[in-house]
Amino acid sequence: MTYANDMPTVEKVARTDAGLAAELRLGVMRLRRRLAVERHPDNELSLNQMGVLGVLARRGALTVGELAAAEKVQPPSMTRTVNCLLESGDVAKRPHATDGRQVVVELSEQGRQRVLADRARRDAWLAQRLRELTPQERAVLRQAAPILDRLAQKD
Amino acid sequence: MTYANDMPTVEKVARTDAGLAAELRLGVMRLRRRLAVERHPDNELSLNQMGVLGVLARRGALTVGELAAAEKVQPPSMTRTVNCLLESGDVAKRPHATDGRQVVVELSEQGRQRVLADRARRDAWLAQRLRELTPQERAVLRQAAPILDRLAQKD
DNA sequence: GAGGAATAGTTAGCAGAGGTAATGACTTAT
DNA sequence: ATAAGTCATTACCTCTGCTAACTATTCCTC
Repeated sequence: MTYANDMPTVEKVARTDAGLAAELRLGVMRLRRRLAVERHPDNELSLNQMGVLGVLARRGALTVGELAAAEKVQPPSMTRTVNCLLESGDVAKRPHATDGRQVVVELSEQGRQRVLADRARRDAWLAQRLRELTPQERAVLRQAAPILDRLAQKD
Repeated sequence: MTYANDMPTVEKVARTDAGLAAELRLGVMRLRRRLAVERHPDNELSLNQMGVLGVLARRGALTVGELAAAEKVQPPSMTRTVNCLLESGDVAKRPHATDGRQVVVELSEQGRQRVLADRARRDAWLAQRLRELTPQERAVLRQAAPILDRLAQKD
């Protein structure tokens, strides 16, 4: 289903600079909500938890504070997420080598397996939808993804 | 702080098809979280509530069900959001002309003013960050925004 | 036209995930 | 040695989504 021809579509509005922020925000929020609903059903971990596992897989063992900064949440939120992952057995905590205040979080073998398995069947909802796009549209998104991430990291 | 040079960055990973879904998801989730934090402080309405006002401003009066479909939430969620907007005086409800089951939601004058004011000072956090991008990057996002929105609408 | 099925909205209750404030443990600096 | 700062945690609250159940209305079938 497409929009009616006589009403302002996202495409038209986003052509102006004033509308870009608004439309980008709408698209991001809606897509994120959709992603939360459409995640693979046989994965009992939430999107946030999988995100943390992904960061650990990409960057290696990190402290709770570093994880919080990477995911742009406050430390208490990351403590809770990490504790969930601890209960599910996907990460382990160990004391920092030189600083007794910090706690280092690292992937367990199970967590590593889960990341690999998740990547292997990541072609679920989003990847399927991506396949329905034109190559040009995929190319746009491939360029846009890192920009979105950089925007989230700014300041 | 930026990533170390010897580890896989978002840019590198997203070059492969297998990684695009993952990186797009991460970027979308982080940016959305950031947007929720960085919204303009003198606006007491949430992002969702402003989103609904924006839809009403763009598409005119809609029923609760149409709003729920547009924002990709379930009807009860939209009922609550609309009731919040009703309390704040930004929308009004009226019965549907021909179907007694439906409830039509329309912007009040205050709501219209709020949308205009919000657009006028929308150049807050995101727009400022957008300005810090290169023209090429902005062009990419301008193309990407409608694609993201279409992805969220799929199926 | 009467009765059952379908649809729109709401109410009630629950869960996830975020935040702030306050606390405890440890480190650093004076 | 002590004061100040930092990291993680705990306690508590809010927001926003969901499903299930309920009401009111409309549509369909006989």
